[in-house]
Amino acid sequence: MVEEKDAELILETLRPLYGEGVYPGRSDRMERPEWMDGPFQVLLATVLSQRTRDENTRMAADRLFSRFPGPADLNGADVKEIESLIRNAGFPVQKAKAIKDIARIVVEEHSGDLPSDMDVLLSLPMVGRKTANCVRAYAFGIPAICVDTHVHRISNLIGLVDSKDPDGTEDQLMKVVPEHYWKDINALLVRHGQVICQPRRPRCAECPISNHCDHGSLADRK
DNA sequence: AAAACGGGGGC
DNA sequence: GCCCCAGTTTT
Repeated sequence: MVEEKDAELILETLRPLYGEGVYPGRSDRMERPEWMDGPFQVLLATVLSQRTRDENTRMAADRLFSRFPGPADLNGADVKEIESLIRNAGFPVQKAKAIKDIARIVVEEHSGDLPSDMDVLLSLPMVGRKTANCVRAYAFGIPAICVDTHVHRISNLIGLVDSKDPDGTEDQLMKVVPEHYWKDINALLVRHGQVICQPRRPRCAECPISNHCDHGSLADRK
């Protein structure tokens, strides 16, 4: 197991490459949209981002919030119209239904304001640990680590953690990574996973942290 | 543990 | 055409 200093060194090596503020639906190469102004909108954009490339997430969220800006608007919306607005995102049927249900719950049970409680977030449709932690970290400023497939794979590859499941990876990361980095680690490792440490073909020759890594030998590990 | 959901992009 | 993708839910 690595020491805290190693985790800090790795993250500071990646930061200048990928920058900060790379969140679901909000690539650092794009302007921050006006609609991205609250926890509710961050939650829906994060749901839209599931198994969907960032550009498509952004387009879907842009259309959705232009037509239905808030929870009350979506609560009264036609599911089929929501579905057509987000059609270029993955799982549009499933997500359209979930979005309308989330809007109804927020309006009817939480006075139109999305709570930050983990239990409440996890009870919403299509909201698992990754999505809930994104909302807590990005929208509420609560220290949390979002573990998706990139974070899980790369954290194990470079020996930050040793876990077969994302929950274990999250627990171990919280122990080995200083809290100051929790909000950034997801964006940095996701970006690294997209650009350099790709699941199928890792560009180890171009990787600035290959000295911390088993190189390609564990590249297919899940 | 594995399948299903699903349109879009890369090759 | 085929494979993969900023996961979650259901079998």
